[in-house]
Amino acid sequence: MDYLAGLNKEQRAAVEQTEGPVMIIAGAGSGKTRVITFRVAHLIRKGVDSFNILVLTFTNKAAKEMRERINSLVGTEAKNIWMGTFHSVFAKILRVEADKIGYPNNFTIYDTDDSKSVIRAILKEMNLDDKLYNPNFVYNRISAAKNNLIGWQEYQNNPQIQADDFSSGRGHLGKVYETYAARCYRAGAMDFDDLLFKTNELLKLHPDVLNKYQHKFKYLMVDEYQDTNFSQYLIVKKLAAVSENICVVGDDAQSIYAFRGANIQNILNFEKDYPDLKVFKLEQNYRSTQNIVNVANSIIANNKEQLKKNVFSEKETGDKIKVVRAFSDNEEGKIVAEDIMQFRSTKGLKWNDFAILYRTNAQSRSMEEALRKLNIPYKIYGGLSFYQRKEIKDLIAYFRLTFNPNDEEALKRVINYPKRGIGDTTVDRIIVAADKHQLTPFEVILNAGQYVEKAPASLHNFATMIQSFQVITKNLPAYDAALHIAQHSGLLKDLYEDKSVEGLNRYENIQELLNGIKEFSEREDIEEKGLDVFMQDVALLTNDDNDKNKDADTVSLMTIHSSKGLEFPYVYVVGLEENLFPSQMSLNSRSDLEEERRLFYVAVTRAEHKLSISYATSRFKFGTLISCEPSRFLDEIDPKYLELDFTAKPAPSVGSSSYADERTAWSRGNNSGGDSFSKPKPQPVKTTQVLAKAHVPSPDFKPSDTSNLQVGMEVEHERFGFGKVISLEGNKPDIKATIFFKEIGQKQLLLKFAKLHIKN
DNA sequence: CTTCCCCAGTTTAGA
DNA sequence: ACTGGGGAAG
Repeated sequence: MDYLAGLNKEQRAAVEQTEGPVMIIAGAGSGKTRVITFRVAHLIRKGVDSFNILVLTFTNKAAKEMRERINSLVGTEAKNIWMGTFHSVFAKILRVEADKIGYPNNFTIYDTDDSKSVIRAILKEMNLDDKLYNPNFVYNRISAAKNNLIGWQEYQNNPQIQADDFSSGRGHLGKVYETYAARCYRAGAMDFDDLLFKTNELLKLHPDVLNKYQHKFKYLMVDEYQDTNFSQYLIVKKLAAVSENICVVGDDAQSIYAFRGANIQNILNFEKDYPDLKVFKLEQNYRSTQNIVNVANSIIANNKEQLKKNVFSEKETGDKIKVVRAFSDNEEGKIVAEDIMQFRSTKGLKWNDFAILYRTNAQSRSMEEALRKLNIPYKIYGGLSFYQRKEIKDLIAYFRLTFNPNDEEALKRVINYPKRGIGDTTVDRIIVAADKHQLTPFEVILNAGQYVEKAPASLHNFATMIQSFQVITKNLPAYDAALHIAQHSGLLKDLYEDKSVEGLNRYENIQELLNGIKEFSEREDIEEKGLDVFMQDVALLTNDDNDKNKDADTVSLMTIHSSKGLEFPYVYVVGLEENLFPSQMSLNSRSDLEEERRLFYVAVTRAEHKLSISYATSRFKFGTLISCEPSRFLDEIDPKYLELDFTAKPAPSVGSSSYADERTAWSRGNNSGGDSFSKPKPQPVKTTQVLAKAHVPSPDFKPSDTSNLQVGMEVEHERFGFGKVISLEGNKPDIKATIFFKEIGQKQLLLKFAKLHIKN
């Protein structure tokens, strides 16, 4: 068993404890993934049939990574393991068993947009005020109910819930929930929460099915167990009830998803479910320097609710953690960008070695701008995924409708796109008629003349078109069918005719989707290659399933949430300000604030080598400038690990006469000294530096290509104004120009960074 | 039925 | 600042 030699004592013990209930508390950077993958490999080497192993994760990415790593340990046996996200695994099971709970096996999966659209329609029909019944709110309420296995009947019969709803003036929520469930059912659709909710229903109502899977999955492992909700918890518990070979892995200190239903008690109380539980704690951090680990520990120590553990590092002490104050969000970006620039060149690093982490997506803007100014390549993670783009959803909606004509959301999406003269009123009439005659909307459309007055002829054409697609998909392989639909629906043409930049982009995206389908139909590990097979889990695919240049050398920008599980040598955590981090929304309860603190813990523990934290004393929010105070979290860190950098000066701005004015305008608090962040120390103003008077660039200013810049040329710089090239020196990418600017005098600029407009 | 403009909302995010 | 939805006008 020498392949286990690379593990430390605790890791190894956790790997070798293959039988019975096991909980692994894995501190940040403690080699968690390694332990899971080795444990699975160990099971297989011990002779456990790989078909009997189930590994559940939260993201496709985690599942994919693990499968690859297990593959490299045990080879092709890894293919037989059931490994995937909760949603994909149970969707797969439901595809087999759906008929037992009254759903078609080719049920559609509604994504969040679909669900909200259904809710919006219901609220409108019921004439409910969409301020009080905000669709987002209603969606979350229903989602929370499902995650706690409260069906609409229980919802309506639960006195506590009813009292809550009535007292907030939302007495109709139960009815909305009921209608929503009925609407999804009629459409043959399950939303994301249903994939778990209905699995619970299936296992509860059909003991034979439960029994089948209990015996199939003799060994269960759950990654990120602290993120499970009640629904997931119960599925796992039921499946494990016979074998009791259940191993959960997690870190309560990294539980940051309560807002989407995760229940941290699942991990805190795991012991109560399994009295003979074996607990392993992985406490040695292999990722970060001691200073970073110590800072992280001093942050998390402020939380009351946690499992005891002592995370430590045996790596070098490392630099102290730099805390930087900036005077604006833009300056914060500039400081970070310049820091990255400098470290990269002095230490010979790659852009890949750096990450900028923030609390909210909106903060990416100032970072982006600063990086762009220095020509630093970057990539923003998160945001809209490929499959959420409108054009992609449109084409997929055609596919959905083809396979499930009852899919109402798909129908509404494409019935008049591209435009074919079927407007809202017609659609409304169809829905009304469908309700009245107990038919699905598509059935109404098929016989429109019979049910709908003033039915446009185009309805008939539309129905015929969808029916022709149904024939096509039966006879053609996935790619050919998809292409046919894209063309004959008119969608491809519609996008092709839009010659705007965005239009071009949309067209390319469709091509990309089609290429993806082509790749799918050429894969050798899949036998059935129809479009219907491709469609089965397309709703469960995400961003990184479709990322081609992930190996590019770029600085990474992402929210702290999406950084979980990742690591970078140099990490910048920005925006440590009250009401931003911790978020204003989290200030009402201790548990929310503690989650926010865990989030900070996650951010800090991403760093391997060097960590910088920053905050700004003012920033733009919703288009207006607001002033900010340093985050309370900064005060919670033991200052002996910190190195404060308050040298940043307010950026010069038009109309301000002195620093003194700006200080009072930009920064709050007095200057009485001390180390408190809310009272920045006064900084002597450096008088040696000549400050450029702000230059207002010409209205049509845009940087020129400077590769052919010659001595004597007249140029304009965005900030330095007009000037003349005095001399050029250096070789290709590093050409340095000396330019005399009228307003501020001589300056040396690197052409690859400077933005110059050459005057004719 | 289509188009255009105004208004409201705006933490984080996975499937 | 930005987006998406809804309502009013064409």
